[in-house]
Amino acid sequence: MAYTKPGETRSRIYQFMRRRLLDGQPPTIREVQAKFNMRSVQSARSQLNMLVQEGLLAKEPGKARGYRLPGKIGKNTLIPLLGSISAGPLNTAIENIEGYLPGYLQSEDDSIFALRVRGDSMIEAGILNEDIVVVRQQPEYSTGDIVVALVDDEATVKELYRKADKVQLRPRNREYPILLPDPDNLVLLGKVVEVRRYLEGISLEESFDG
Amino acid sequence: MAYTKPGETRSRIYQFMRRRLLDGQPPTIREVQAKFNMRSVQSARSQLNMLVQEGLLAKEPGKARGYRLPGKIGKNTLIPLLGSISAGPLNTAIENIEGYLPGYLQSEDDSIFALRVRGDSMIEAGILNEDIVVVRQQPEYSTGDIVVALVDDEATVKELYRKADKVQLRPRNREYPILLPDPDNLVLLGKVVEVRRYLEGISLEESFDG
DNA sequence: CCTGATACCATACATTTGTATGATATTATG
DNA sequence: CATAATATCATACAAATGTATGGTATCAGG
Repeated sequence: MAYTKPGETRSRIYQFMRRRLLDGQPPTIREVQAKFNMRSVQSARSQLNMLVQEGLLAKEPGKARGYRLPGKIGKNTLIPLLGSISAGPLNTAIENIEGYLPGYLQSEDDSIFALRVRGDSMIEAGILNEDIVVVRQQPEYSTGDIVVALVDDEATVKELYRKADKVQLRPRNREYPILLPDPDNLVLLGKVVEVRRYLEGISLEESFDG
Repeated sequence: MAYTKPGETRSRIYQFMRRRLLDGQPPTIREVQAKFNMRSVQSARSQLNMLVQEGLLAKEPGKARGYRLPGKIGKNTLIPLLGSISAGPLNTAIENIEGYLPGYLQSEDDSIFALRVRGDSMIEAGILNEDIVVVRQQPEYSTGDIVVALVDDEATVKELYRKADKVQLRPRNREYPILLPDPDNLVLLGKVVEVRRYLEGISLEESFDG
């Protein structure tokens, strides 16, 4: 049986791995072996090791199906889309996940979530009714940030303004008044870092509801 | 040790599985066991079996990390963000990929891409300058669709209107005129299915090759 | 032809992971 | 309370899968 040219099999194995990994189905070494008609596990394994050494693949040693795509690629994560949070604090809302959005950020990081906007108080900032905002919790907020605030147990999206010790929550719609919340009654849930609008049937990940 | 309410653990396990599977990293039963602080493999396994029985999960029996999302479920994919396409047809632009957005596609379609919007002609539809639109190529377009059109080798985002045989491209900004393109000079690149706005600096996925 | 590098093989072993059996504890409900 | 359904546990075993060792075959270049 003729051998392939140096590098040729490796390149094809890489393509195969990439497709499978992007597909969400990491193959076993033996699956690679079978795919390329090799008679020995080690033939496949050594090729895969080479790919790891070249930095084209990453792996978790010892784990089954442990090959990964290195770096950011394939590391897209899911942002939880929380349902209505108007009824209470954030912890309660987390139990009530409506779905997931594809996003960039670390999945283990709980400090990012998404909300669906109700109302048109931010229409002049290009945030319409039913839009989805991606929110990051932060320790500090600056004037001009668009934030999600909890005022009297109701969540709203507004632009934040500080003047001395006073806090303003400004809508971006001339028909709405500026809010001057009592600082004791104000909780800032996070800063809006992204706005999304789905113009077709929403391609959300549905969530389980029993 | 108190038990959880019936269905509660299962619901959380399902969300965990879904997240991991969409992320391309199918967990082992023992990983589930650890995640939910169970002392027995079987505790996790029986919950997973239930989910399979309910049709919420699929599995390949005997295989390591064999749980899957059932049916034809979309995948976490990367949408190419094309650079400026005003200079020519789409084929040229594809050579000039600016980055990738995390997205969620229903099908294997290659026909989805993203563009950055220049100008404010769609401001009343909530599409601002510098916003990113996700576009899908289609065989047919309907009145009222927001489309990306190529008129005289320049790409614009407009609302499509048909009247008899005539085609209108309407801006959503009173200061701009309605376009009445010569049908021979009009190419519809696709329909806008999603609008995104990043309010902070983002690091796009860089281009990769093999 | 010689030689190093690469591709490939055969076999054995270790670990991870799925499966099976049998039991106890808690919850929901009439 | 009585009962069924559900959740959980403990332990053992079997299969899948990663790892290791030592070898042969083919390729590429001098």
